[in-house]
Amino acid sequence: MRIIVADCSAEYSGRLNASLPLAKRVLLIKADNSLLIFSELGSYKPLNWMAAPCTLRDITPESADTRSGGESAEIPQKVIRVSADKSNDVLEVTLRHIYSDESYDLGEDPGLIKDGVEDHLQRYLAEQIERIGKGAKLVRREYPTAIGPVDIMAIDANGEHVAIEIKRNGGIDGVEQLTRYCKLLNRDPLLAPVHGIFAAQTITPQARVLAQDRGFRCLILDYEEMKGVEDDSLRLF
Amino acid sequence: MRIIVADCSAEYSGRLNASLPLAKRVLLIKADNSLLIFSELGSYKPLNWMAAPCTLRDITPESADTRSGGESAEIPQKVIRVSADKSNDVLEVTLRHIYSDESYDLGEDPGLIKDGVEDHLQRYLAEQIERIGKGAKLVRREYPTAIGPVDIMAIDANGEHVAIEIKRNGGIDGVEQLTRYCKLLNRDPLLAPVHGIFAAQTITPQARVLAQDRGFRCLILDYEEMKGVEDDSLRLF
DNA sequence: AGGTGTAGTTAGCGA
DNA sequence: TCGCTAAGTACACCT
Repeated sequence: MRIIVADCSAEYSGRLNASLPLAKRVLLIKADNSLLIFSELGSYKPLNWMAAPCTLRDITPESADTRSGGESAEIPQKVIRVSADKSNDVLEVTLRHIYSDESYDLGEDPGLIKDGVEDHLQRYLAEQIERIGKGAKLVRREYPTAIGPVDIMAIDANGEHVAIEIKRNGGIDGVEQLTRYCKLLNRDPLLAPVHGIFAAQTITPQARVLAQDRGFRCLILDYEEMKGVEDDSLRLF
Repeated sequence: MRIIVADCSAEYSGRLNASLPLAKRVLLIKADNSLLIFSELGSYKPLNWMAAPCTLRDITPESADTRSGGESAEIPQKVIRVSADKSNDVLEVTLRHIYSDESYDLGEDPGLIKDGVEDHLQRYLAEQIERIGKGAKLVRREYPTAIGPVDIMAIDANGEHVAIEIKRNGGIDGVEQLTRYCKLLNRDPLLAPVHGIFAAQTITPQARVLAQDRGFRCLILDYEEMKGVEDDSLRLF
């Protein structure tokens, strides 16, 4: 990892064109030659970047100021061109004054260990399936269909099938997804009628209207509460 | 901007729980206290982070090794806790050996100047609306509806309305979007019948089948060609 | 390798 | 602010 702090400008050309005026910024160059340009602005997304795989070249012109103390604002001290290997994306960075330029060998990284969310919601609801109604029985999680797995398939107290689509934040697209599943499932005479339930921690008003218009029930999932029930059941052992 | 290179481990707790085992990494702490942790892995997304607004505290325990040459692998040299101000998200970073810790005042950043993409496709198609058929007339771009703006509304040679959904890469979601718009628009007797056109630089086979099944026409947009027509028309002046 | 769905998405625009 | 939509999205998963 190479870390450079410098006054720089940059030009990106590829799926769009973007330019970055001269300012003091931080550049990270990773071991795979990918390059990130950060300022104090924004969240984790860099102002500009080049993703690997890419090739990095120093294309500093001969007229550049290469004296050790070179601090001219007009003559670039260094020009770096990073080209994507599999497309014609190019990022060109012109460095003026360089405040710091250091390299570190970070070595391999063991990577992030995640403890998922939608997956947990699904697991909890499967274990607490009566949240969709008394007498409900779980058929299975990730119930397979030709167009992808339904999050949860269950049978209600009347013995009729219920397809459940689970989202953290329920939006219109989730309702569309549930619609596709129910439409397909209802073509199977062994399953029909298949009811739909749209379950999420939050549901946008638009999605709620759409869901009800499609004849689906909406169910708000309280993650903490479901987790609490889980913890309680563990406490019994 | 504070730049730290150190052996560190981290724990994130919030919408999910994620842990980062001990390894040598780069930490960026921005002026707004937001913190990013990078390794050589991945694209521009940090392994772990905390977004602003947040509060950063040094919670190094008293037993910590604060000797200048402290390099113990077991006793933390420093522990940083960053808490989100508007949620209960917490990121705790434990630093063992610190290789470098420097701060720079980057000052204000003028920000990125973009030259858009879908926006351009939309502008070009609006100006070259006969690409959807001879005699077509533009009604307007970003035609407003209750469920969001239709990219382009036009009238064909027969005087009938045409709603156009534009994508760079046309997938199933784009077809669903167009479906929602057409369904809504066709309820308006002043507009009906409203035809749909799914226009994109590339269209996935699945999306093409779905679009045709819904009665929509697919139109492949050649960005370079459309841009060329534009340049030609400019050349006349 | 391409398609699909999720993301601790982030970013931008309009009501 | 909320809500929707795009993103040079990134990333995981599955066919």
